[in-house]
Amino acid sequence: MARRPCCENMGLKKGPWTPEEDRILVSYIQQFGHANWRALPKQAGLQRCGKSCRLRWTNYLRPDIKRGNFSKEEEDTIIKLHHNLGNRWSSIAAQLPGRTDNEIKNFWHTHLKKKLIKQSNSTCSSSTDHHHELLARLHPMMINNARTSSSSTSNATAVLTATATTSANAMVVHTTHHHQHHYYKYSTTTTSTAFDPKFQISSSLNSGNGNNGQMIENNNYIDDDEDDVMNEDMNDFWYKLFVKAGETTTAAAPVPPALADFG
DNA sequence: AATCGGCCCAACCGCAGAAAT
DNA sequence: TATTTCTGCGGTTGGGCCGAT
Repeated sequence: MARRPCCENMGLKKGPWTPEEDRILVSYIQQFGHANWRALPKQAGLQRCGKSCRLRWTNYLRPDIKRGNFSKEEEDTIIKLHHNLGNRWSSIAAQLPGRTDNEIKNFWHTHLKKKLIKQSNSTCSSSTDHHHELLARLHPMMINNARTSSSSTSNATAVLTATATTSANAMVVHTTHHHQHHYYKYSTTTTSTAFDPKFQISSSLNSGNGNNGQMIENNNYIDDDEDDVMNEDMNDFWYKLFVKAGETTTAAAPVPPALADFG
C-alpha cells in the first residue's frame, strides 16, 4: 500500500515559520515534550504537519543549538569525518555538539566542498599525486556507494570492502562485494595520467562460484549467467564511481555524452 | 536606482528502517 | 508474520540577501 504523503490534509501551512508559530511550538514542547510528532501540531494548535514541526525543532528551535560561524576546529572535524563517513551528515553532526545535520550539510556544500576542490587543484600536479587524489576520493565513495546499493536494491545484500595501491602510472583498486549468495572479487586497474573513465578502465571479475577472468571493457556488460543484472549494476557502479572521482580532478579528460546524466 | 546573477540556508520531499498493531 | 504508521535521513528546492554592473 502506498504511503500517505506527510501533509496530505489540505489547509496545513507550509513555508517559513512565523515567530508566533515558533513560540507556540517551543512552549508546547517545553510543557509536554514531543513523544508523538504526528499528534503534536493538532494538540499544540499549529496548522503544520508533524514532520514540519520536528524539522523546525531539531534544526532551529532546540535550546542546545549552537548558532554562528563554524570554528576552524569544527571545520577540520567535518573534513576529517566526511572523508571517513561520506555524506552521513547525521553521524557527522553527532560528533559536533550543537550542530545539526542540515547545518553541516549546507556548510559542506557552500564552503568546504569548494575549498577542498580549490586545494586539490593547486596541489594535484603530478600523475602520482593525481592517483593519490583519486584514491582519497574513491575510498569514502566506495563505502557510500556500497551502502546506497544495499539500501536501494531489494536483492542486494551488498557489503563492499576495498583496498588500493598506486604507483607513478597505475592505480589498482581491489574490492570484494557480497551480493545475494555469490561472493565476487573485483580488481580494477587504471594506467593513465589523463584519466578517461570510459575507455581506460579495464576490470576483471572473478566470482566465487567458479567463473573466472571475465572482462569488462569499454562499458560492455558481461552476459553469461543469471547475474546479468548484478553485473550491470556493478559495471555501472564502477563506471559512476570513476566518473565521480575523476570529475573534479581531470578537467581535460573527455566525458562521453552518455555520462551526462551522472554529472 | 534598477536589474541581474550567484550565494546561502531554511524548509520540503521522498525513501527506508524501526516500531507498533 | 504482515501490514501500517512513525521517525530519521539525505538530497533538493526556492526565496531572500547582497554585491556587481
